[in-house]
Amino acid sequence: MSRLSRDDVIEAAGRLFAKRGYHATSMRDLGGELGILGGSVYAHVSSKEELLVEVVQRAGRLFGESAARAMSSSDHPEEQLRALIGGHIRVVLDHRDEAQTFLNEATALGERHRQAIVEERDTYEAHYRSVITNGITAGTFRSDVDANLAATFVLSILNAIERWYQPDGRVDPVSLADQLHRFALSGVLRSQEELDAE
Amino acid sequence: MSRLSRDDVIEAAGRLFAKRGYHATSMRDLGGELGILGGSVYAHVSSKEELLVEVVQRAGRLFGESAARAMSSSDHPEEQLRALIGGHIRVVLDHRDEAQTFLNEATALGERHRQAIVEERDTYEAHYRSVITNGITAGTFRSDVDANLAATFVLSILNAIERWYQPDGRVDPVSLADQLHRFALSGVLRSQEELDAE
DNA sequence: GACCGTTACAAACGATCGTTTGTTACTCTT
DNA sequence: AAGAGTAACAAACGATCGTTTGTAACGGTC
Repeated sequence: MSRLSRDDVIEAAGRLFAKRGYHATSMRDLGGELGILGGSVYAHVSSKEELLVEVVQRAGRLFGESAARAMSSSDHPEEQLRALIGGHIRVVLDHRDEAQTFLNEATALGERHRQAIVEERDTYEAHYRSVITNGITAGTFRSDVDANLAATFVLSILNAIERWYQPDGRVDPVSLADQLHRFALSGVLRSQEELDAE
Repeated sequence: MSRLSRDDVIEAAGRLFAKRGYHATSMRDLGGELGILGGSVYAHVSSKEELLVEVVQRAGRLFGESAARAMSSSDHPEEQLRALIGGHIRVVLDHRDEAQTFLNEATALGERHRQAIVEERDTYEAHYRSVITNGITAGTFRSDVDANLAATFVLSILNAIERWYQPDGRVDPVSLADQLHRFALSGVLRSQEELDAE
């Protein structure tokens, strides 16, 4: 058995937090997952909450970077939205445990850290809102939809993916992104007859 | 102070389970919420898990009854979908604590009861799938959408409402149902130009 | 090869958990 | 008025929690 690194510990913690939840995971559970005793985990981290903070921060950074890339990939709202959706799906599926912990266990954080995560999430969601707002201003998107509400709907679908998606299932990531993008777009896009009427 | 009924206890449990989560709620917390000691709760229920089972079952029954009413309210897929969405929103907003516990804390149930809830949820979601499938067969809905995926998208939006909706906020329940119904419909409905082309 | 920091174990700490026990006080029934 | 049943308290049970302590084995560095 080779010795463990701090990253090994955090990764295993993410796995257990995602599967059973933060409160349902004990330090002895985590030790068992790593093949060591519960108390030995403290050679790598200084508290259980530090593990949660680390896992959640990693996911937060991934989402933030993904959104930044998507926004600068184009200046057309329609393309930006496609990139946002594709990036989000990639993050969720490539870093499932962290994403799942980020989405479901952030409430277990202390007030101090939870506040930071909420702000991070707000910034992330603001990208979706601004893209849709810009699309409406530009005339590409329908003006009779509430931009904030539409953004919330899209994010709701994205955030729920980890709850049902099976990597070995019937739907592959690419066609998921494709169908979701079309579903979302048809909710905000102006129809052809509307455009013809101008 | 009047004495407490079993229903009072279950209602308070739902409140705490929804706000803090099952594992983060102790029997002493629950007692505190009710103005009694933790041990005194056992005059009303026989275990902590029984409380969770009760809360989750109540929400499950509400969702089930709502779906049944919606399905028998019409035999047009488009109207049935509207009724399903409206009913779901009403259940979530009128019984928020139970719904929230149902959606987020079912994983804390023992294998035995969790299985039952999963089946109940599957039956509920099957209504959405069949409505959309029927709509495609009838020609009202687009045939290029994956019915199962579309149903999942709609349910994702519905299940996320409890995470962001503020009763005293900017959006009232009726216009939420309306906008959501229009958003979902435009995702599955055939466009006018498609219909014209026939 | 002596030294030092790291990683792990074994054992225990106090706190809190779900739950049980024994007892008191209240309310309803007869 | 007597009795039964319920709802609450006060206190404790064993189990488990996050964490700490002391110590032994290990790896890399001068």
